[in-house]
Amino acid sequence: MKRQRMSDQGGTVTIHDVARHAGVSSMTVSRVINKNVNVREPLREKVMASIKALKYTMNMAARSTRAGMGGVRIGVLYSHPSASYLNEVMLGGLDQAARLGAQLLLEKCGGLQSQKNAVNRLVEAGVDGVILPPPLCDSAPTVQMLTRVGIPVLALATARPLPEVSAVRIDDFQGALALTRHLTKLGHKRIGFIKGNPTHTPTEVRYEGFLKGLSEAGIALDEGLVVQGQFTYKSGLEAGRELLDRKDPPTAIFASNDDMAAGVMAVAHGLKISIPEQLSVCGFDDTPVASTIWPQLTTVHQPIVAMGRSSVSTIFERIKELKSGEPSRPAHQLMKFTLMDRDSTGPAPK
Amino acid sequence: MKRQRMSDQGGTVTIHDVARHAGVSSMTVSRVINKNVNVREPLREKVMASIKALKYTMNMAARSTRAGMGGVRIGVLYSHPSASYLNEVMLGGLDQAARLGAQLLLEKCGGLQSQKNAVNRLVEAGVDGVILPPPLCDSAPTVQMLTRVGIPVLALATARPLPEVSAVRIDDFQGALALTRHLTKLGHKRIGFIKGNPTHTPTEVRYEGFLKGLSEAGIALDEGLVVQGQFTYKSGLEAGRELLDRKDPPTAIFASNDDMAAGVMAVAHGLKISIPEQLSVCGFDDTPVASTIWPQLTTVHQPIVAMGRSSVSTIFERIKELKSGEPSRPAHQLMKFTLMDRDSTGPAPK
DNA sequence: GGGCCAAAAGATATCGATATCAAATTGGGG
DNA sequence: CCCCAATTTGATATCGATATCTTTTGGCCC
Repeated sequence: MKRQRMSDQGGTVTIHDVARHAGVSSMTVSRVINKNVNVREPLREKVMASIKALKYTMNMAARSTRAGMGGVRIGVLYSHPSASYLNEVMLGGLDQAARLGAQLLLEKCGGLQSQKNAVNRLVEAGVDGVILPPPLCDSAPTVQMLTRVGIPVLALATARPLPEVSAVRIDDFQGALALTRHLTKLGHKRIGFIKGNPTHTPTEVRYEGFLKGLSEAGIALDEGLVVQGQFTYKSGLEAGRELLDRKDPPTAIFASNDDMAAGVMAVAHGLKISIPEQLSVCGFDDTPVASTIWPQLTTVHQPIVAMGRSSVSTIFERIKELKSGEPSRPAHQLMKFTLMDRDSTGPAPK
Repeated sequence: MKRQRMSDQGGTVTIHDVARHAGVSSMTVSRVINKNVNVREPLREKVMASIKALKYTMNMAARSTRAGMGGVRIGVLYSHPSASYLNEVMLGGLDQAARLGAQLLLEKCGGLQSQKNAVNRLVEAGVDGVILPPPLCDSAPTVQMLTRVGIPVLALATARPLPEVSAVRIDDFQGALALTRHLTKLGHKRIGFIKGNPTHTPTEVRYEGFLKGLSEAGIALDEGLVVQGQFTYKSGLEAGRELLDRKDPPTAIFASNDDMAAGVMAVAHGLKISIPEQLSVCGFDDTPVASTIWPQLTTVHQPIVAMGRSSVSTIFERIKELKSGEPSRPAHQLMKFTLMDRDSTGPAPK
């Protein structure tokens, strides 16, 4: 019934209602909300109190109609990311775009010619900036095509950011290092490693993190335990079979992403190798599959949703600066990863 | 440089630009766009031509500021759906919400008491409607709590829609039937079936579709080939082991969802049973895992993103009607499913 | 304490689309 | 051929938030 009353009033509390309640002008309220500096403390407090009292929430649509920023269009150009990865990126991205009143255009492409076409379509559509999720974030031709026509680009989750291109990412090296330390602390000495697709930048960087972890623990690298994968489930299956069919199989396997780790675990289940008692497995990314499979996967959590959100707001800021002629430099943002210690890793067997 | 020119102009084509170009008032353009009836053919054509010529696209944010519809808030209340399922729902939902200028509030809950709290939080936040993805779509207490305070509810992907609650769904019965026919046409006679969580409505309905498919093909049900699952990967693992450890294992297994099918495939890989040569496996839902695993899974595609989108617009319409005092009835929408014939099914072995 | 400048607060115009009401046009019956 | 009703079109106000300009306030120096 409380609700009923609200609905009778029209339901929505506006900035003007807050202003009236606080006895100030609506501009002052707007300034408080946007953390503009020119508001004195007593007024700011009164306004904050009124916002709380009236349970005011901003109408984002209205904000975005305001001059200048209306109709910002941001393209998201992707080629072959894992489906769930892109989902999460878009989840955060769309949410943030809605907040900012920007429009997101999703465009798919395949090979190089197809990339050219896709870029043209985006330019035709009048995008003001483009986000490149992996693996396109590392495609030099695509980045060049876009920057040449003056469109700012943001590389999402690249492991080797270029200084002249904005980027949002985690520290793949530190992530892999943390995971390796986790394994060595559990007593593992024979650790298998499955590399990812060699054309993606995180592949190499994660491997470097792994090597660093080994050397920290004083373990010599056994090259026979390093297998090339492709970041796909199938390649995980094959790599897992190769590692587990050895006479001296590893006691732990570090797969460069979750999909491959899931493949390894499928093989292990088949060989009736119990996880984590006989074999520890870990992945990377914390995509949904990591918590779907059983036992749940120890992995490095990339805050993908937050990274999608951050990508949109970062490139949005850049666009705003460029449009208003302010000086603007590419922005680089490093997000925090989290080591998800779940059930697929355990102490090394004797 | 084409782009540069646009940016100099301000970049965005508005309804007024179109009006000037067509030599009419902006209201007329608005009416054409919204398919209102009161526009004569010659004018409509002129306007359409101008829209095309100027590549006009509507600014959705501006539309939603207009009186009345401002600040529609739609809650999404979920408990334990698979992560990727919820992602996709939100993907479509957020996109549509942005288009309509509505706000989406995501709220999580667990048990019954927690559901009460979550409902209260949503009411407190002033939501105008609530979407319930599975499994909450079938929770009578939650639905009642909400309807009692006059908040319209939409059940997403329930298999047994209530006449008094709006719903967006696919026909689970027909989907399961189509999949079963696919298997019988391939010559399979011994088909294992893994049921889902018994508290979810699709569980039973999919099973009924399976039974219908069997009887159509003149195959008698072997109850020993029907195993209880829980819609989880782990339960698929266990059910798969049970079915494949039999003396007379089935030549095909129909898992009630993709996660369980993935579990079955992991077991099969372990037993070195090749798919699809020795065993056909199929799932249901076409979540990302279906195209992640190898071989890719034959399954029934639920257009989850579209369903999320549709849920938002359906409940938005309902809210609009209720707010403006128009007569309003719950809306039921049936989406088309697609049989995805991929690589995990093949002809029955001799 | 007066004058001056910067900071703070307010008033007003504006964004793009649409509701609403007024004006213009059409059509048809007398 | 005229007049009224129904339809089509246009003018204007409005939504919520903010840019911009204007007014007010407060502090500081002499």
